[in-house]
Amino acid sequence: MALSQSALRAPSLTRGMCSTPELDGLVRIGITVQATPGQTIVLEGDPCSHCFRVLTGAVRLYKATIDGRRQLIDFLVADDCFGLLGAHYTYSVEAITQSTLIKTPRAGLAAAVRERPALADRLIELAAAEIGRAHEQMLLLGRKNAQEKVASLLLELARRIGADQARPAFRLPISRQEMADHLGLTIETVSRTITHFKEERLIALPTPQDVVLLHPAELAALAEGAA
Amino acid sequence: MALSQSALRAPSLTRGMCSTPELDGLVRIGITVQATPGQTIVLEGDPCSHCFRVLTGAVRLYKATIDGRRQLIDFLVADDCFGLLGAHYTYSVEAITQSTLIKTPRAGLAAAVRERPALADRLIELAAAEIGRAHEQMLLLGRKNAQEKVASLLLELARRIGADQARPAFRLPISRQEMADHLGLTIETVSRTITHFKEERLIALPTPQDVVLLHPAELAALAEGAA
DNA sequence: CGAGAGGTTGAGCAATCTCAACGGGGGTGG
DNA sequence: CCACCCCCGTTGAGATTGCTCAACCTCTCG
Repeated sequence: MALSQSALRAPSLTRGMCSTPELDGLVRIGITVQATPGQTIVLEGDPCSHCFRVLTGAVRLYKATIDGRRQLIDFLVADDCFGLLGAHYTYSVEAITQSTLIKTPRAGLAAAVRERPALADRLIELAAAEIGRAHEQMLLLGRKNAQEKVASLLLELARRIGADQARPAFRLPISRQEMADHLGLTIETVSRTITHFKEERLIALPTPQDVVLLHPAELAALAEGAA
Repeated sequence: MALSQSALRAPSLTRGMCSTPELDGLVRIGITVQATPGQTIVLEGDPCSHCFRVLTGAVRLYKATIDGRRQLIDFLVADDCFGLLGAHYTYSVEAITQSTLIKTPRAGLAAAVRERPALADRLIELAAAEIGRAHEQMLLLGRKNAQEKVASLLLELARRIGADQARPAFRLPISRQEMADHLGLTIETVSRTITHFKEERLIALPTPQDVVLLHPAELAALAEGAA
């Protein structure tokens, strides 16, 4: 209750990394729901009555203009959560792949937070991380060009998937369209930019979905605008 | 302590509306600092050792690329706070006008939160509002054109300043350059767009800093992409 | 084999940026 | 008091980035 009051149209928290046992335990209790690709899970503006944790699959968080332009806010995979914060969802959520989620009433979360103050600290930490990512994305959307945007995304995806120096190959979890909607570009520009990176030997593309980072440092420099 | 731990490079909370008496009281205790226009108050990446409340004047929060492109994250005026959340500042803060701020050690905030759980709820509310605004700005930056961006900003500024149907005139608190850096545009494009709105009789401009909203509804439709 | 989805590529176009010049207002110093 | 300067905003012309529209390719699935 304390969580959901006031704050009109406040948002719902995303991206879990919910390693704190308490929070993990909490969002593991609830109804298991299935979602097929493209299926809407929550709608922007709806009262945030439940919080969710992704168990399997992947979902996308997005906002849209009335004429259908999309801005992808975030992608969530296993263990990531949304709907933890705010009185209303500030974005819609759709399944990307076949997904399983745990759905828990927000009242339950609020009660647990009242009982265990450590949970509140954990929520605040998650919110802080969320805000940091949002600000980073604002810099990307407002001030980076197409190359810098795509390079940033490839590195971020590699990082989240666990690719590194030793294993520089990874599978893109999202389509070109989703990349475009995340970066504020068109699908064609994303495709051309990736092709350009391939031609420059910055990456290899065994298949359109499989990326090998050949020169991560150069790509990182590009992502920061140092090129 | 509980607040500032873990969460590497997590951000600091902004924009107050700190109406809860507890939080208000808290951030009122501390050292008063003065800042002259353009003066840097905190630097992106620094450990978030203090939180601040603006008493008078106005400050800007921004991130920058290494080659100097700026993205303004937010503007703060009297009663707004920053540095409440996260282990490091995720943005730099500069004074826009001559400003007075209250500076409080984060350790004090953390202690107060431990003592009064209601404070944690308040922090979470503020974080939720912050995240909601950030997501809205991501849609603006990623998917709106220049007209939609400028219309959105004018309406947002009017709203925050308290202009309305009855008193549709207000003074712009920020320069064209700051608008541009907030919207991901150039100063010239902002200027041209405002001129265009004036020519279309959507607004009047008694002086370059004074805006009168002649047709707020049309402007709002424009801001949402319904035109 | 045909259809559809996702991705790539090309050509032309439009929105926005870049570079440059200009104007007004306010302060400052002669 | 006036000349000068600087800051901010405006305007113009041309360059450029990324978008639009369209075709085509590959793979999968039925």
